[in-house]
Amino acid sequence: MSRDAGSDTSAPMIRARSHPPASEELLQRLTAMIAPARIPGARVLGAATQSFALARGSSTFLAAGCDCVLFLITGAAKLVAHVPPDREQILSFHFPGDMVFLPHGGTHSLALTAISDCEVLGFETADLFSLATADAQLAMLLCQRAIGALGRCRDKAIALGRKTAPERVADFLLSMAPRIGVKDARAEMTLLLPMSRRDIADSLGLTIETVSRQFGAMRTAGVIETSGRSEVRILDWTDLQARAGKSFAADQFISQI
Amino acid sequence: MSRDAGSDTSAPMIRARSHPPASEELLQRLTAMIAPARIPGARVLGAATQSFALARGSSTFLAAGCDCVLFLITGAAKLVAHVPPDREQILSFHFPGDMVFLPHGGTHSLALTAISDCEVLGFETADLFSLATADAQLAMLLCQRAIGALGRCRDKAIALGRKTAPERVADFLLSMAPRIGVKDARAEMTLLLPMSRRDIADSLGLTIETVSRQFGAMRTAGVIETSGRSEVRILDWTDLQARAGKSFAADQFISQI
DNA sequence: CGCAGCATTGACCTTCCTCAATAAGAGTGG
DNA sequence: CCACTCTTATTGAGGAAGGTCAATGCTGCG
Repeated sequence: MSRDAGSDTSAPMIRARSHPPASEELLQRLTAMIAPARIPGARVLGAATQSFALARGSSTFLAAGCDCVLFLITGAAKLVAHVPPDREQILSFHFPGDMVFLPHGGTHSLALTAISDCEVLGFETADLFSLATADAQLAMLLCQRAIGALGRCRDKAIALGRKTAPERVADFLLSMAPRIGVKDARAEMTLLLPMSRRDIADSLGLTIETVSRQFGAMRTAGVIETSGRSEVRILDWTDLQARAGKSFAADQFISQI
Repeated sequence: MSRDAGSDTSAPMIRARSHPPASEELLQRLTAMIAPARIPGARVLGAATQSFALARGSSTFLAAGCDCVLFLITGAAKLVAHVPPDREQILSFHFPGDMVFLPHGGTHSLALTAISDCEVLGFETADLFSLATADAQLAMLLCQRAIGALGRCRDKAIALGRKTAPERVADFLLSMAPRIGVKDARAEMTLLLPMSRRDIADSLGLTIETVSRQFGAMRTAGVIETSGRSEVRILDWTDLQARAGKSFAADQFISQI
C-alpha cells in the first residue's frame, strides 16, 4: 500500500493552459466524431469552448468546485481518483470521441491524466447547460452520454466488488479489444495498450504484481501472447471470455455465428 | 461464494403489474418531490407514465432489451446486478424521490428489488426522451440526475476498488446517515436500516460475516450502538469518519464549526 | 553500450472468505 | 403472554486469494 509519492510530484498537476478560442479544426473534429447525434450549432458551442493540450503525464487539476465536461479529441487519458494517503483508483480510460463528466461536489478528488499527448475540449458545465436549455438535441446528447457513462461505471463497480483477479484482467482485455484492437491477417486481435501495468492495476483494484501474474498465467496457457511492454495478442478468444466469467458467453457467440 | 440459490427462486421475479393510468396522487407526489427542478407539464408526463406497486422482496425483471427510467415514490429499494453463477452486487440503494436509470444493453442483468413495499413510477426511456426533446427543462433534469448517479457510482467504484473492509462499512453508515438518519434529543444520529446484513455485504463487496465483525468492532470501540437488527446509533461521529478514511475530514469539520 | 524505469518472478504475510456452531430477533399459534 | 420455530445475526477457527517485500530480468532511450 506504499507508493513512491514523489514520482507524481515531479510532474506537477497543472491546470492546462487554455487557448481561449477553440481552433476551428478541433471543433470540426468534435462535431464529426459525435455525428451520430449531431450537435446542431457547433458555432454556438464554439463560444463556450476552451481547447487544452495535455502533455503525456500531466493532469487537469480538478479540485472541489470545478465543474466541467471534457471532450477528448486525440490521445488516451485516464480518469483518476486519489484516495488518501497514497492509493488511487482509475475510474475509466478514455479515447478520442469520449465525453468526460467532472461534476463538482464529489467526495473524492478527481483528475483527468493524459496517458499519451492529448487534445481536449473543455466546457464549464454551467455554460453547456445554458446552451442545452435552448437546444433539446444537445441536452439529449449530454443525457445519453451521461447514462452511457453510468452504465460503464456500474460494470466497473460490479467487477471491483464481485470478480476475482483473473476475471478482472480478462475483463479488461475484452473491454479494450473493441476500442483499440486491430485484427491482423490471421484474424487475431492485437492490442497496443497505451497504459502501464500500474494503470491497469489501479483500474482493476489490484497490484502491479497480481496483474503481471495474471498476464503470465494467460501467456502460459496460450490465451494471449505479449511482445514488448504494450503489445498483447489475443490467441484464444473463447478461453479469454471463459476466464472473464462470461458463462457460456452465449450473446457473443450468437453474434459471431 | 456459495449461496442458497433456492431462497430467491421462491420469491420469483415478477414484472410488476402495471396500472396504465398513473394515479393523479402519485403524479402529484412525484412533481412535489422533484420540485427543485420542477417538471413543467406533469400532465403531459402523465400520459407516458405507468405506476407500479412493488411488494417487499419482489423485483422488476429487467432482462436485456428493457430500457426505462423509474421514480421511487415510497419505500426503499436496491439496484442489484447478478453475476453468474450465484454472486450479486448491489449498485445502489434508493429512497423516495430517487430516479433510477436502467438502460438497455449493459453487460449484466440488473433488477430493482423492493426492500420494503414500494410505489414506483416507470417510463420507457424512449418515451421520456421524446417528451424531453420538446422540453429542455425536463431534459436538463434527466441530465443532472444522470450525472448525479454517475458521481455516486464512481464513489462506489472507488470504495470497492481501494478501500478496506472497515473503511467500507464506516463509509456505508456515513452515506446512509443523511438519507435515513434521525437526530435524537442528545443530537446523536439514529439509523433505522431497512436492508439486511446480506444487502449491506452485497453492496460493499464483502461477506455477511465480515460486515458483522466490523459492526462488532465499532460497537466494542464505542463508535456505534445497535439495538435489534436494524437500529444503529452513531455515538462518535469523528471516529466514524476517521475509520472511513476521511483523513482529518477537513471539509466536514469546517462546515460544522 | 549503458542506464533508468518498468515488468516479471518468487517467498512470505495479511486480509478477508469459508465453514461451522451458537445466539438473538421476529413472527405465529396456543 | 409465552413457548415454539424460522430466519437472521454473531462469533470462532482455519484456509485461500491477493498484497507486500525483495531480487532479477527486460526494454526502450539517450
